[in-house]
Amino acid sequence: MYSHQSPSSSHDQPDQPDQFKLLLNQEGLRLTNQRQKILEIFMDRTKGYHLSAEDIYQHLSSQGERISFSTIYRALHILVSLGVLREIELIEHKKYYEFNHPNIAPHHHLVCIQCGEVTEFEEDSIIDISHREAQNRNFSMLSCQFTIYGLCSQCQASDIW
Amino acid sequence: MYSHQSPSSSHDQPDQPDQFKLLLNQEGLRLTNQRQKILEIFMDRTKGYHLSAEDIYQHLSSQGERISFSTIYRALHILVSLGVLREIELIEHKKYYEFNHPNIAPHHHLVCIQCGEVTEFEEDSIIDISHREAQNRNFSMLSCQFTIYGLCSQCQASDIW
DNA sequence: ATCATATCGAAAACGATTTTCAATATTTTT
DNA sequence: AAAAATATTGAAAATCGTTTTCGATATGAT
Ligand SMILES: [Mn+2]
Ligand SMILES: [Mn+2]
Ligand SMILES: [Zn+2]
Ligand SMILES: [Zn+2]
Repeated sequence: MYSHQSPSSSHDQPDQPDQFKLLLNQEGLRLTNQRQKILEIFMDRTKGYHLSAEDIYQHLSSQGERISFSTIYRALHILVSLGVLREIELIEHKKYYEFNHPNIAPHHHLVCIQCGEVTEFEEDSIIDISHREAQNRNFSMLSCQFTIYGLCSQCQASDIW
Repeated sequence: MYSHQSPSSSHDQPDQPDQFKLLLNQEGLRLTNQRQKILEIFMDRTKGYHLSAEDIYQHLSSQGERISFSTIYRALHILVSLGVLREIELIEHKKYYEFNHPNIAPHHHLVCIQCGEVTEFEEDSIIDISHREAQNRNFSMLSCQFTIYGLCSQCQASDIW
């Protein structure tokens, strides 16, 4: 469904918007203004940014951009299906999205259930375990999520029972 | 079912319903008819059973029991907070519950996104990793979830694209 | 230009869950 | 055994994040 490999150039970076346009067009989709704006938000951030539909709406609204939730949700789905974004459910019943940086190893998350702080960690053995368990039962793995819930050090301190 | 007489004896195992009653009473809560019925469903099954609120409703309704969703959800919350049940989000935006058998090692899940089949696996290293990552950032872990999504062997076969 | 197709926003619909509230059940106190 | 205090219930309404519907608009191709 997606290959984030730079196609040809001995150049540093191909024009990213053009790349996205290509990706979308390959599926008969269009790189609209709104989709571009959403992409920019994700690309503005470095690894470790996790945004909800609401976050994106606020972001764009505060910049004077008018966009509807329907459009945001639609764009997010498309970008996930193209492999541009990764979808994670950090808080129950709420989805977050992060840029699926091509050269970055898959990672997992710790979430503070008090303040919502999210930190990440890489751990190859988790992938290994997943593959092993999947193979053991002839199960074709599509994705896996490992999330640790608890209290960050700050929230532990401020939690006076 | 369990209509033992109050055991004055010095027996090994205390009566389970009595145990639940005790647990609830300790928090000023009551072991009502409805809560008892819900508990029975979970205890009827062996390890590996994952039920949603809807499942419980159907179960009880089919037995002629009348119960409301409000009551089911309330009971589930209480039982989770008492540690009697474990809550897991197998399908996005939908919670499942399983009996938190005291002597059973924590386990994790593979979910078929096609047919919903759930299988379990135990893997101690996952807990170890969690503890290590949590400690590394002075994070107090409360729980963790590791879920592998994909297609079971049956659904792979029937998926002809 | 003309036509086909993709996309948009607003509003309604959705599904799982939570809350509200008056009626009922259980426990504790008299 | 009342009476008083407290916990629990079901029905209905509310919530929340998300999805769908649908007529209007934008974009791309011929
Ligand atoms: Mn991340
Ligand atoms: Mn399980
Ligand atoms: Zn925190
Ligand atoms: Zn399956």
